[in-house]
Amino acid sequence: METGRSLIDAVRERCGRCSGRSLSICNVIDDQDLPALVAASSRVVFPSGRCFIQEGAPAHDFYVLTGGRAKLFTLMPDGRRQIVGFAELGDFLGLTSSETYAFTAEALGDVTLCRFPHSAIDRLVERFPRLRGRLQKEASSELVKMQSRLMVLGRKTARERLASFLVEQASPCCGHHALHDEREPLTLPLPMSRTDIADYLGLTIETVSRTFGLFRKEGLISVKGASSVTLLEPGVLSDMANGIKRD
Amino acid sequence: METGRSLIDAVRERCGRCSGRSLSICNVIDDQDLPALVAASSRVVFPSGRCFIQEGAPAHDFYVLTGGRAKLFTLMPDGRRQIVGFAELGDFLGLTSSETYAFTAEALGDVTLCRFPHSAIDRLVERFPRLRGRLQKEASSELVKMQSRLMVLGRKTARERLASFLVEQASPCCGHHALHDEREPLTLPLPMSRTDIADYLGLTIETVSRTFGLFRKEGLISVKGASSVTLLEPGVLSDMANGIKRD
DNA sequence: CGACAGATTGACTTGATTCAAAAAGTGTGG
DNA sequence: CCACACTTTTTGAATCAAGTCAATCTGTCG
Repeated sequence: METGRSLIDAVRERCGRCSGRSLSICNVIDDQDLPALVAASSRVVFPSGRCFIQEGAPAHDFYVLTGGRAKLFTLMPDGRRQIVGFAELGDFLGLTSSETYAFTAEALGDVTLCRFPHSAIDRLVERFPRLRGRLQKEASSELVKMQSRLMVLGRKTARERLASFLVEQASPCCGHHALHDEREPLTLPLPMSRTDIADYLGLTIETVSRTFGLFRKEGLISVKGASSVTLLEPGVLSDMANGIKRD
Repeated sequence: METGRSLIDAVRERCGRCSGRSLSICNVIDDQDLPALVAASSRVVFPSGRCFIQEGAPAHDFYVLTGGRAKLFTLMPDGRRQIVGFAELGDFLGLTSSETYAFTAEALGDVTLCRFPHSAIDRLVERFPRLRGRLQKEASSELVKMQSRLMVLGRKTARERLASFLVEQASPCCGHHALHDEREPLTLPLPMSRTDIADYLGLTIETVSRTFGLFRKEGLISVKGASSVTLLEPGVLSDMANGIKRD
């Protein structure tokens, strides 16, 4: 009982924060349906650094992230790494149509997840028909995000990439129209390392670090330690991210 | 009548060629259901260069591509372009969950499509329940492709990018395990321009052209005009694409 | 307080871009 | 069928943004 309840609560809390997005299970499962959901899932916790999904491994389960964050990446044989996304509260992971996982998922700090066997999906969907629409919507919104990531990696400069990253982190739940106020400073936690940011943006750590330095000098951000940034000029950063010149 | 029939035929023909993939409408709609499908769709033809989906425009319709190919891209305000994919026979286009299209689609050569109003999806899916699974599978296989594109754009060298592109073009329907024979030369049509290839791979035309030149000198490919390539060493190219060194 | 991993900064190198020019296609009309 | 005009592609030389290598610096944690 505790298991399912906490999932719902966690996700509901998140939905409260982010009214612009509502892609989570809480929206498609009524309270009286909880026991069925609980029966199908088990709650799992992983410590920081643990890989709980392995690229290429048989895809037995899928997960809903209910606490913490995770990085998702693929590797090349020589160790080059591309982070394909960061997962956060409410995200679905491992819902592949193929037999194996397409990426590795590693806990960024401790994470809690609800695990469902793939075989349970059909039953779940049958029981909660609205879940299907949700899954479709999740997939198609992920596709849109992927397209903007392709633009980041294929065509943007280092500054634009980092600006895109910061803006994206500033509005994790609600897409692009999210920056609260163009002029209001906004402080973000950055649970990922510089190496992670570099592997997400297709840059090196050094370039990421230097670009942070430039932004700081230019008064666009201020940095506390390495894992907290304040956006002092969100509007400027947003324009930079989108390749819009301000004169 | 002709409309629906030709869609099915076109798609069926393709499925014959590519047994590894079966993501098209023909697999989920029985022949006796045809009239209902025909009633919901209209056939449209666009000449080369015509943009039939506009990024940012209200998403009224979705399409199934039944002839020719199309390039899908997004633009930055200063004109930088990222091609996010090439669509071919049987692909679904414009199935967004948001109110607007996320990319522009332009005909590469003449293109024929079946157009469905978005409002018809629910009815179609209700009528052909298996279609829903297909759509989900399509979306999730597209997501996997996107992830490998992120690796291409974020971490691969120019040579590896072009090799990835050629290998991908060589096996458009069946993913990675498709190269017929590692040692058997394979001739491909390349309906897209060098500029398109560059914008797909996050490179400039010059770099693409130079890299084609290198591959030619090294005996990996031979080129007829600008729109036909023969892969002389598919295995070597495939390894290069995946960052595997041969000694 | 050390010690160590992670982050920053600096100097130099390089792969890819940019700018420029030549070559090869492609299509049109006589 | 060829000549002309135009576009696309290829090739060359110079430049530059980001990468590499190397040396500090900083923060964290036992």
